[in-house]
Amino acid sequence: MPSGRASDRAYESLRDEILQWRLAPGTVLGEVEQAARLGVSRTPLREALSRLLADGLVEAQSGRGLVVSSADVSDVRGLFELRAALETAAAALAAERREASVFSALAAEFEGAALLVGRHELDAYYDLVTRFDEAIDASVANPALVGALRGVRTHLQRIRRLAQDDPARLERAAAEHRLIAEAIRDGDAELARHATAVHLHASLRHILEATASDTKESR
Amino acid sequence: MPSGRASDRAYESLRDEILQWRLAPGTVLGEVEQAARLGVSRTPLREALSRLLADGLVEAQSGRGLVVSSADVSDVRGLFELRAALETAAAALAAERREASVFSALAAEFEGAALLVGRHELDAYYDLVTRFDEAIDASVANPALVGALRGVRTHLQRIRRLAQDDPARLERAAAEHRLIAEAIRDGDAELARHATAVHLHASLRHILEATASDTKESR
DNA sequence: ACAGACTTAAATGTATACACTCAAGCCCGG
DNA sequence: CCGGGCTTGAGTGTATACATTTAAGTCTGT
Repeated sequence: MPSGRASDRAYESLRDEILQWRLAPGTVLGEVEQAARLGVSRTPLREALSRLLADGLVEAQSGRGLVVSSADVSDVRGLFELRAALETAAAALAAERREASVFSALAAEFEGAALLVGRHELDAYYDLVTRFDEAIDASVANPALVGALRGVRTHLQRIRRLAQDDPARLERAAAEHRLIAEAIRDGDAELARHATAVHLHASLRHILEATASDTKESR
Repeated sequence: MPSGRASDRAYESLRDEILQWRLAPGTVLGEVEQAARLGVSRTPLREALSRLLADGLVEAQSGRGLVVSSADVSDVRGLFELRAALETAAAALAAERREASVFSALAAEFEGAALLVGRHELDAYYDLVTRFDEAIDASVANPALVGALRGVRTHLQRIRRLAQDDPARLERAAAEHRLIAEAIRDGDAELARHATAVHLHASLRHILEATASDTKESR
């Protein structure tokens, strides 16, 4: 019933488990152990681990042994520095490409996104954000830049667990996204760049505050 | 005589050959063929190919078979868009870190770099650029951003072959580097960002003009 | 009792044998 | 002569056996 290659199944299984925190940071991934658990032999498992290593989801631990890489607040700042560099550039480039119709429609959708959040249709909202990212990727039309963005988004998916879904924040995020979409629609590269910077600044600040209160609660 | 792991040897051999254009873009890399040629078995060779795939130096060709990825002018523009996004951010962050002494020394070295180029000590000049990049990486102190930069620099190394060593251009590049180093030394993030953008713009323009004349000559 | 070296076991690194898929070439039929 | 299906082979995907390295634990000698 699973798809073709054993190495793909192993990769996707491990990747999902890491992103969903079912495999916690620091977990040791022994080859024989994981191969037995996932029902594949060591050869395809090693290929899966290679890909995860390239993704930065696992890292070599002092010469011998692979462990799930860390994903705590200290990593978030650096990740957001990279994210800001890439996404501001991508937004500006998308604006320069002048594909107004797609982003006009997305801007209208973000205008109504507060309703989605209010009605607790969070999946629909996250889907909208995903389509927005895909529209930017398509407009940028730059494999190297889009590839770098994909890597960053992978790690962000794991961090999202740190910032619980906060409806008030999501409503503000929707407004920020709307502004970006409108700037791209209007071909205003500088505004798109700055609106993206503002959005990411607010997003990082929210995550840092949320994790700070988490620490307080768990004392 | 070579270092420990067979997979490392295979990876470094193939990587060097690709970067030096001894393996041309489009070359098919059969597993048994390359394993025999490099004197390793298929298992470590496959790991080497996995890493090259992650680096973007090889790519899957329509389902079956790996080939050396392309590296022509059409790829250069996109690569420089990514490079500009990353290096302007890195330069600005390095300036904010305010480690003046390192960049003060580098600025002085770039001041005398025209002499190196004039005396045809190009290796010494390239070494200086490498140390400059390493100083920025160390100041940025951001594994995610530095990792992305490493990937870009790998591809740039392959493209450098497209732009032949032009002493006049290198002298101007040294002056541009000097300006960046001085801006970082002075903690002027915005100037560091803009000076980097200027340098990359000039560098891209030079490559595009060089390749255009190459095309003309080879008719 | 402590330090150092040796043993041993577990985990990774490597090689090879086997299975399976896909593609190209050939043969047969219309 | 052309088209379709089958055969065959090359090459990748997987499993497993073997080699090697490293780290931990113990034992012995001082």
